[in-house]
Amino acid sequence: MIKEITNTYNAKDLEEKIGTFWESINAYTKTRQHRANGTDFYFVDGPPYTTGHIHLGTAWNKIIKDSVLRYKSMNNYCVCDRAGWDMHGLPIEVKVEEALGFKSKKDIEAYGVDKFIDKCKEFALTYKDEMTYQFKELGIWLNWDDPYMTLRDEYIEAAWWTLWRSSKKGLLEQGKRVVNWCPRCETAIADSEVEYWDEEDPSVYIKFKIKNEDNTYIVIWTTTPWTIPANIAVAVHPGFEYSKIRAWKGNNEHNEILYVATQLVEHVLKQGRYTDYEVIDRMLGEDLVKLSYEHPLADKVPAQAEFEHNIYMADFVTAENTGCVHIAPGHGHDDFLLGSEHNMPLYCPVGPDGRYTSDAGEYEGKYVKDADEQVLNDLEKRGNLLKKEMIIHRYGHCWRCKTPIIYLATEQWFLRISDIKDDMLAEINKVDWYPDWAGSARFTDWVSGARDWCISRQRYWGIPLPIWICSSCENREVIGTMAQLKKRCGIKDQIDLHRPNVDNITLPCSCGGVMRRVEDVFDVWFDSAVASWATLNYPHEHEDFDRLWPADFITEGHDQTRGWFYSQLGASMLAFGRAPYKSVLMHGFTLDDSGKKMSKSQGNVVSPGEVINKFGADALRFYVLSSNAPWEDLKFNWDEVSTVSRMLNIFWNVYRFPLPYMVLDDFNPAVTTYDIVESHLRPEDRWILSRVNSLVHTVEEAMDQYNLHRATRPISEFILEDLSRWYIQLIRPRTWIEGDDPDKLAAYWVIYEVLVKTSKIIAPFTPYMAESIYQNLVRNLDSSTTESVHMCDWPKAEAALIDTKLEMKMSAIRNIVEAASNARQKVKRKLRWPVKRIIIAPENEITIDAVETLRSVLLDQTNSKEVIVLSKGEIWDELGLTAVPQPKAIGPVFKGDAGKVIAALGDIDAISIQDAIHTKDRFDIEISGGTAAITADMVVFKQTIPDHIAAAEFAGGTVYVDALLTREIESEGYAREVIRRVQDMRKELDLDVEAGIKAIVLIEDERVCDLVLDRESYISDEIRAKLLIIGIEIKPEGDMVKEWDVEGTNMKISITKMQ
RNA sequence: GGGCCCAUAGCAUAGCCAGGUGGUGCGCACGGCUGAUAACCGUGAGGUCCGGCGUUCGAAUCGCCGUGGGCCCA
Repeated sequence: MIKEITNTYNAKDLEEKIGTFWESINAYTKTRQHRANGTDFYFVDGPPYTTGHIHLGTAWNKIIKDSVLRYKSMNNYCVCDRAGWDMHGLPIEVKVEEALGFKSKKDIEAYGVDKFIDKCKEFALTYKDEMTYQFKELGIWLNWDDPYMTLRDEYIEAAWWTLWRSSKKGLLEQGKRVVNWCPRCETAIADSEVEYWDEEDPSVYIKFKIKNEDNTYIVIWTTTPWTIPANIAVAVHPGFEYSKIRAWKGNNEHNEILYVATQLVEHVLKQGRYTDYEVIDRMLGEDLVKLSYEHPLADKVPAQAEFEHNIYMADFVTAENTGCVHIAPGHGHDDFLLGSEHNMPLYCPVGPDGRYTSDAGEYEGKYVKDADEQVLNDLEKRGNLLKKEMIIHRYGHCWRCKTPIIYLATEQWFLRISDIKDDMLAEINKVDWYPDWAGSARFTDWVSGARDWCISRQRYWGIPLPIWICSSCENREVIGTMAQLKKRCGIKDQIDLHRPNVDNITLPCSCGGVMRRVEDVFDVWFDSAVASWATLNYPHEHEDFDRLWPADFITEGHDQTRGWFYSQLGASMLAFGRAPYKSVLMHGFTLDDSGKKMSKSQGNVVSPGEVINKFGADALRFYVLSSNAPWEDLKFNWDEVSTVSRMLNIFWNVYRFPLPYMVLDDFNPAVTTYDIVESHLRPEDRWILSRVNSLVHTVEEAMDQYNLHRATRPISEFILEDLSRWYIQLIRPRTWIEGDDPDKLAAYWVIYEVLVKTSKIIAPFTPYMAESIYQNLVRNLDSSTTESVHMCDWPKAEAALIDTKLEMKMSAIRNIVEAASNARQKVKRKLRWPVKRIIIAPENEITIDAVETLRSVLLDQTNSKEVIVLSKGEIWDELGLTAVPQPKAIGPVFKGDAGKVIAALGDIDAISIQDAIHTKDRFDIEISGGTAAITADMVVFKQTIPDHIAAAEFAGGTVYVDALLTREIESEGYAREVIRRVQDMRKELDLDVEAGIKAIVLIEDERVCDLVLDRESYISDEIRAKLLIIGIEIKPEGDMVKEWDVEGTNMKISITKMQ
């Protein structure tokens, strides 16, 4: 049996109940099993980092995934959807360090790496569980019971295996490179892990003394004085012009000779407060390379006394500051490249902790950022400082601990991505990108600039690099799997692959030496990069991989262009030589309502939990899906969520509305079938059936392109416009009919069909509400039907039921009704009062057709006794015409008589004037003292409308409403006023729909009483009265008595429940 | 500084690809409806379509140059 729903829509309760229901029947697992024979659809979940809490962005991300997968599942795809967790890396290490009060790596070593790793693992697992709960609340169906986790051995194996493959291909390499270095975490960090913000730093101009030229200097500029002790060279642009100038200071007593770029001469002199100068020589940058200079701090840094210091050409030099660039190959990317090219010493006197080493001579032990001042003082004492000031500029910081980063040349491991760049670009073209430009423009652009990937990190909580090096012969070996490792080291038991355990495993080398593991761990980006095969436990298992890989679909935010989209492609190219995904939907970011980034410090963060508490998961889901295109940034707006929630509430009311009647009549679609009702379907029934089937089609087309917004918006339109505002209004009277009326049954059948179909259409997007409705309407009638709406097939758009012409006609009718309602307002006639007739002046055929097909709907909704349709272009003959005199034209012609002419025009029938002007171009009018000839320019004709008629325009013409009152109309109007008030009282007494009553109606005005008495039996029927007394001198009394003012007439009504 | 995307009423959006009177929802004001009723409907006000220049008979739409926002990079 269908159950009547008495409560209003309460998302929280409903979602809790449905959530429990899903758990109890194991709905997720059953749904996946149900599609076991469907077409494989391999989805890879981009693993969120286990931070402990989800935010709106991650919620949106998972909602998109869930909706797509539910939709695919309903379309008979066998969905593979392991949820994933990114659990290694610095963020957790830093959190654990904070919790334990650690300041540096030394604290970790002292505490014990094994215990530290245990803590990290514990944090990651706890956070994972917390986040799983939050995602489940959103109604996200992924495989939560068996998610992939980057900390698991089989996952680690996948990463190892990938490195092993890369090594086989010769794409793994070790070498010194300049990397972003966090001196607190004491590790290299990725470009993407560097956060930039404004910092105050010195901005200094420094003079380097040119060798063998007296009193001559080359001028450089820097914001990092601490790198001067490591300076090896100066770079100039080969194409720029440089000047050698003599510059004076003070009263021209003191002068010196400087080299700077010609266009920056004035700038540099101003910085150094020089008073005058003369140009000695001009030359190109390439002419400067013969010069060499003396390191200004050679006495403080002994190593510098040994190095040569020359000038080199470099294209990266810009015409800023001095046009001469300080080069420290150990402390800059460009510097390093230039240094390698010219075999400069790779001099880096700074240790991993950011302090100078003994190589730095007198600076040893000093933290580099603190050394700036000392270096500048030393330079000043030696007369090498031309200018010193402070500037504010963007500087990079470690994204985890916020320490300013430095650049250091260190020994690292690299994957030679630059070698496979072209293949990557070719693969991008084979992938379907949504939107297209995500791949063709954005991603292509990013990959074009791809650099070698530094995969090593000098940390603890990560996948250990599976590289063993022999301590005697330096032979290197990369291990690809656990089995390989066991075989090589001879251990039979299970091996824990994390640090520090794996560090203790040594391998025998063919030279007889001992191979030890390189201490580094992987860059955490490498973890998720292998997700598409690690999810399938490859290389440990092959079966799923062979069947499913590469992924059919992934979707992530646009920041992942340089993140996961990229790292996955890179790793996959190294391992398999092809892209790991076939289609990618790039989605946007969630911003606050003013378009600003949500951040804790700004205090503008909205959590998914807050939204769910207020409006429920369904509302949040539908909001984020429908609000904008997936790839655009979402400006979160509470009002809009509330609007979505209202829409869901309306749908709930639509669904609730017919239930009491259906329950009362014991309606069952298995008994009352389509065949039975078909001949009783009204045009509006066929219309809503057409609409719902068209909707299926619209949603399908949008979903094919992952246009979630174009899928959801029409659903909302359909619910509000078609169902709630129109169809329900149309069928209301039919649901009140008593007995086995075929017209009523037809309406039941149709609304039932539409509701069930709609519950399936909304299932991917608002899974809770869909399930709730489905359970009641379908499962409660027949427990042998599909157990959950999410196991149902996606509804078919039944072509036979789609009638586009009918949809257009109904749309025309709605326009007319709207216009008529407008016109009613003009004549101040309530809808409750019928009007004599409406007259339609159509402008097109569809309007005429529409009235023909849907006349009853029109009569009903306009509450009119008659509809008259004119032919196209016909002017309604009951309209009047007035000629409005135009003084501007009349005045100059008739001068003094103009007043008389205007007055006379007012007395004449406008139609005869119009006729005359039409036929003879003039109308002769009699005025005292003669005849005046009226020409076309002297009058403007206006249609006039009788007082009891109002007109309103609509898209297909004009509608006139004739509101002339007749006795019949008045009696009906008053009768309906009485009915409405009785119904109101019934409702207030909370009477059952079918409960009988006794009603007494006292009407003080005799004429009105008379009019109401005309309709006694009609009223009696409508209010289900067993006894109805209407009169002027009676005494209403009973369960409820109320006085009313009806259009100025006093009424007193009583009702009493009767068994 | 570079790449990609975005900018339309107080707010959120459609229209832009294929140029021709700018629609819709929320909010606001007024009115209506009433066995979906803590719901619903109608009407109205409200737009320098971010700015400028250009192409065109005609630009929200196409092109160029700016401004502001987002992501990414330097």
